[in-house]
Amino acid sequence: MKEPNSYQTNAWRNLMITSQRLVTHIEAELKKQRLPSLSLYDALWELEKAHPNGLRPYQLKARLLLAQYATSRLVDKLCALDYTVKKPDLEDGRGHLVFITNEGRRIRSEMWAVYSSVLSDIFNPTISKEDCQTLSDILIRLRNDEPSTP
Amino acid sequence: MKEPNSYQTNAWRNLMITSQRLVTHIEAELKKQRLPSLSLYDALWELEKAHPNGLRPYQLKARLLLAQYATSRLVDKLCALDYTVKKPDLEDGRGHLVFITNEGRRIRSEMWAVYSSVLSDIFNPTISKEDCQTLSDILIRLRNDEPSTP
DNA sequence: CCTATTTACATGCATGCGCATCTATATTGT
DNA sequence: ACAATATAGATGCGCATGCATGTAAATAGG
Repeated sequence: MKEPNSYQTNAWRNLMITSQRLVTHIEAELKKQRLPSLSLYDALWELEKAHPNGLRPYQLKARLLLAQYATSRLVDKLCALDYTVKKPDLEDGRGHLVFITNEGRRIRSEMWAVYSSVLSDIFNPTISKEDCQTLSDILIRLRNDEPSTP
Repeated sequence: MKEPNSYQTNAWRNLMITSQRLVTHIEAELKKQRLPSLSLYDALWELEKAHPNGLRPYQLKARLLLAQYATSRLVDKLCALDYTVKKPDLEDGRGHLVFITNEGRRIRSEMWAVYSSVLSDIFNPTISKEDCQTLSDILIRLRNDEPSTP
């Protein structure tokens, strides 16, 4: 049986602990400022980048790596908060296009103020530019799917 | 306003994407084998390490970095599955001690077979021992709480 | 065309998690 | 010894998430 070595299990533990802690930290900070959660942020950001064309829910799903039902409910919530609007897609009667509103843009930038400031605090003191690149490099290799035995 | 640079935001994005993808992958594999989730695993592992002394729920909470209510419910579930048993703590009438059962040990080792094999697959081909150490080092610095302005 | 299949999106239901709160015991201060 | 407080743990309720399935429109195959 394949057993990971202790360097690997350590790295894995550290990955789990750090990612979880940092997410919790950021979510807590957003909540403290009465702002929506990170998942809302990500959606708003994609929709802002897609402006003024809007996005079909299935496109949003692909960009955010979400489940279909999760996307559907996320869009519901965004619309309920008036951060987005749905308009029918005239070229495909099954779907609609989702657009970010001014209010959505406003709240996203408010969230970014908090988000970016926390990120700065986390990274700046101890993590160099080179560290960031090294980290990105290893993380990308780590997720580039394990090879299937050919 | 403090703005993270693009190396930092990239590293952050990669951290989020990789950790989420890998967790999803492992959870899916466990589910495929009809095994419990990672959070159950972590608890069983702590309880196995603590054997034969057992753990108070508040100790488990500290080791797993869980919320109190989450710990309470996790122990409930473990006991319902007969992977653990609760016994009153004779030295503290408020609490009890939780012990892993033989069945709990059995299922944990079954889970480890899956878990470890997936970890091996993820790490082995491309990530060297040095990569693991580098990764751990950066991740640990990343979570060692940002300094408060003194 | 007309049927079969696929794609887009929504939703009922069960489960899980967070928040606030409750009970019970232990500890501390006077 | 007792009142005040702190700690351990459980739980009701509301929100979020996952799974399975439903509906409707588009596409493909005969």
